[in-house]
Amino acid sequence: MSMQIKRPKGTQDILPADSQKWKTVEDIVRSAAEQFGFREIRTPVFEETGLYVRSVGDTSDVVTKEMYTVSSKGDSTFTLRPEGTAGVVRAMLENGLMNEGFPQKVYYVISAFRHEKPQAGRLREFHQFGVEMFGAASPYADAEIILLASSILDACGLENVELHINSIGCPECRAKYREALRDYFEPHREELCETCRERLGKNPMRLLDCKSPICKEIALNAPIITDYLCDDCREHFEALKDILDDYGVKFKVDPKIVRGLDYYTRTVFEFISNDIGAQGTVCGGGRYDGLVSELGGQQVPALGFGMGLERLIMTMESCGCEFEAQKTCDLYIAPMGETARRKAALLADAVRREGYSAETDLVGRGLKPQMRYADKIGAKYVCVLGDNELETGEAKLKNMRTGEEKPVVLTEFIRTFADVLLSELFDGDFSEQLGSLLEDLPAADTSDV
RNA sequence: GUGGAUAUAGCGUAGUUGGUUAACGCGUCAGAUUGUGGUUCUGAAGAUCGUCGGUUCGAGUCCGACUAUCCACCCCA
Repeated sequence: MSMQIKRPKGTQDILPADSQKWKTVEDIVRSAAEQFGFREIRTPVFEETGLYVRSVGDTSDVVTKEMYTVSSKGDSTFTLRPEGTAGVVRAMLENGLMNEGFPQKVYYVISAFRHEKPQAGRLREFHQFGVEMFGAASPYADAEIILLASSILDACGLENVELHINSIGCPECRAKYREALRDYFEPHREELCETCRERLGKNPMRLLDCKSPICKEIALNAPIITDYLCDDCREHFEALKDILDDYGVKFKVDPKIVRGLDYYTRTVFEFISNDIGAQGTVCGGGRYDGLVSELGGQQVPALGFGMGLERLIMTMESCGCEFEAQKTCDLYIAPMGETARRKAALLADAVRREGYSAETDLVGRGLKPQMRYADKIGAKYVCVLGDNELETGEAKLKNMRTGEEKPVVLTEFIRTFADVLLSELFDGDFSEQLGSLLEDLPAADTSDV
């Protein structure tokens, strides 16, 4: 036997036992995005390398050491997308969507790729839900994006996820702030760790979230970006905070949030979980008013976020959140003998055409193992099909939950099966359940308005 | 790129100071007299103990190297 091929480092197989979790969160994010008026966009998994160099930034770690880049037969080099925003902006521009009226609101559910050393919550192929909004400069747009993220986390059942927000200003205020930081840290140069000494020249904002105790200590009294915002940026930030208060969205202003992707301006935010290890950022995003023009479009205000799906699922697991139940089989047909098997296959097909799920034997098992199998797959009903049934034209439908059996005439099988399924749904305490369900519905609360 | 930990059936584990056929649970498959599942009982299949090398009469166990995985730094979703 030859050597087994194993999956590439940092990738994951999502097996049937877990795929339901993914379906759950994908359903949640999609329907939330659509409630907010976002529509799905799908772009290629790979793009010309230059797109990411220009958008993410040619000094960022993502671009300098984490991209999967291949050179094609021609002259271009292509890169597996390391994040979602750049491709979306490119597609919006290329297809003229920026001319179709603002705001433009799109969402996506994608794989992204970064060559990193894997650890908890960090993979080489990871999955992301993201949204982007174009053409809205108002702080209401920032608030709405954050509200969308927040309501998704709520819908997932998460409670211990903290929202941290910050404003990193426009290029002008940021330049002033960088100067202030250099002035502050320069006298401490000798005490700083090695990497921070380098950062001091290139990107002093990175010093703020250094984990080294000494640097942390020094950074404690460092100037804060929000003190250096220009009037416009400060007003924007203040307005955003007010609107979030109106929404009842709790947040912490966290001056240490400095996003690593170069394109952010003004608002940046992260939703952070403490339950899933060191990589706790479940969702991160912000405003990037300069990116569209950087990629060759008009000056268009824009903003968005990315949500890490594996991190989201991990957080849900650690909080004991519920996932959608797997749909189970409506009917299992247990044939005995070759003739019955052929009939069973046709019967299962007919049942499926009516919209129910049906299975029958495919591996030639005896009756008892088939019953076991039917139980294992959670079949709601079983119909045994043997010589007797074929002769008399009559079979029994067994309810696997109650063990109760009801006769079916084979020529009227589908009609009877549908009747039985429906009657189970509607008899007993069903009407009671419906009543209490209606009572539980909260009356819409519009008292604030 | 830098650290630390781990590696025994499909999964989860046990394996005493090195000593014969590597154990258990879950799962899988099959049986417990007539054509009916869940519980129970019985049985079966399934592991060259991550790989290579070393020490030894003898290595799952000790040593070394390599590889993989996990965790952390860094960075980010």
